[in-house]
Amino acid sequence: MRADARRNHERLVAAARTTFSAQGANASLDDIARSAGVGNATLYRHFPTRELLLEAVYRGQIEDIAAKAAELVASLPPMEAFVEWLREMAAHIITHRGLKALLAAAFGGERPGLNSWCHEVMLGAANSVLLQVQETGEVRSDVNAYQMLRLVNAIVLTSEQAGAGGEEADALLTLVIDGLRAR
Amino acid sequence: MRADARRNHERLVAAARTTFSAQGANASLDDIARSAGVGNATLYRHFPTRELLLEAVYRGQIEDIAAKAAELVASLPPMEAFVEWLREMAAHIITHRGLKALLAAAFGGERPGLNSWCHEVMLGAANSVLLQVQETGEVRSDVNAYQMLRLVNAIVLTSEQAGAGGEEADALLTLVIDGLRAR
DNA sequence: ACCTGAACACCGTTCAAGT
DNA sequence: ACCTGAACACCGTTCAAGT
Repeated sequence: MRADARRNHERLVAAARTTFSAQGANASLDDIARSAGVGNATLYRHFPTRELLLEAVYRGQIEDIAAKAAELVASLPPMEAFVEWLREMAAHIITHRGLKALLAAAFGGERPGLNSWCHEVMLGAANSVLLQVQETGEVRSDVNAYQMLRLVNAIVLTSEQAGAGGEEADALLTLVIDGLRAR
Repeated sequence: MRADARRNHERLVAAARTTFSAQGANASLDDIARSAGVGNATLYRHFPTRELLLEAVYRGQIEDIAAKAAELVASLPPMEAFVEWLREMAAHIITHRGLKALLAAAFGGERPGLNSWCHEVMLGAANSVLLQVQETGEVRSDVNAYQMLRLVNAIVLTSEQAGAGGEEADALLTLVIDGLRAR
């Protein structure tokens, strides 16, 4: 990759990060290109779809969420790690608009699983907290990680506001976690 | 209201119904105006927002869903009516794209409760099936109708496809209903 | 009053021209 | 190779002009 191409790539990701968090995930791509000091067609060359740009911007955050799962599993009893991961994941996603759009593409929407990288990482993390508590019998065994993620994501994705929506989302999450417990 | 205004109103709703079900809820408003044989500005005069047009088109369907609740309550034991209504409501919404968008505006998204008519009718229906089963102790008492609707809608709204998505939505709905049961 | 269609500002995408 | 900016087709919205 040529030096200027590499530089433009980085500039675009940086500009996109700023713009997405300021204006939301539907921000104008022309705006992003302009604030990166780059022609708009260059943006399309590097990121043919909006989703690929979102992934480049939020890749690190997804990795953080996955790392958090490993950390919690290592430091807490299984059921506490399970509950805590779901809560932190949900809260984290809710506070980052672009992240929400990325997960919507991966789990919520049109063709789930299209964004395979994101899909796979999140599924791995979810399994690492879920399988444990199913082993101990604390969580019902007829649920799989994909269903659990879709459920939590459904709640998160449909809560827009930081204020009332966020609190309401937490209440719904509690409800779902309770429903997942074995009886 | 003048005769031609009334006629245009009806034509717009009819054209919108056809176009929404063919192209989805994001169909071009210009297309709808054109296929109604009406100037595009006339559409805006009658329906200042897309949401108001959606409501005009799907008002009858919302009423059907509410009526279904009353019918089930009258003919089935409480818990069966409760479960059946949630299933039928979900299935009904999934099969109508425009209806999904309308409920997204009312419950899912930006400012829930903005569309007050739809919000109120659905809430009334939900309460009519919910309060009964909470009375009998079959469903946990720490849930309200709004939370229940948001939960079911969250699942429905994030399942796009009629195929795999629909089946997956059903599995998630079963999970949620199970979680709502008192223990 | 109500309607009309053109005009406007905006978007994502593509493409010929540059280096 | 890679970038550029103009051109294109499209959208929602508005507005002066008609009846």
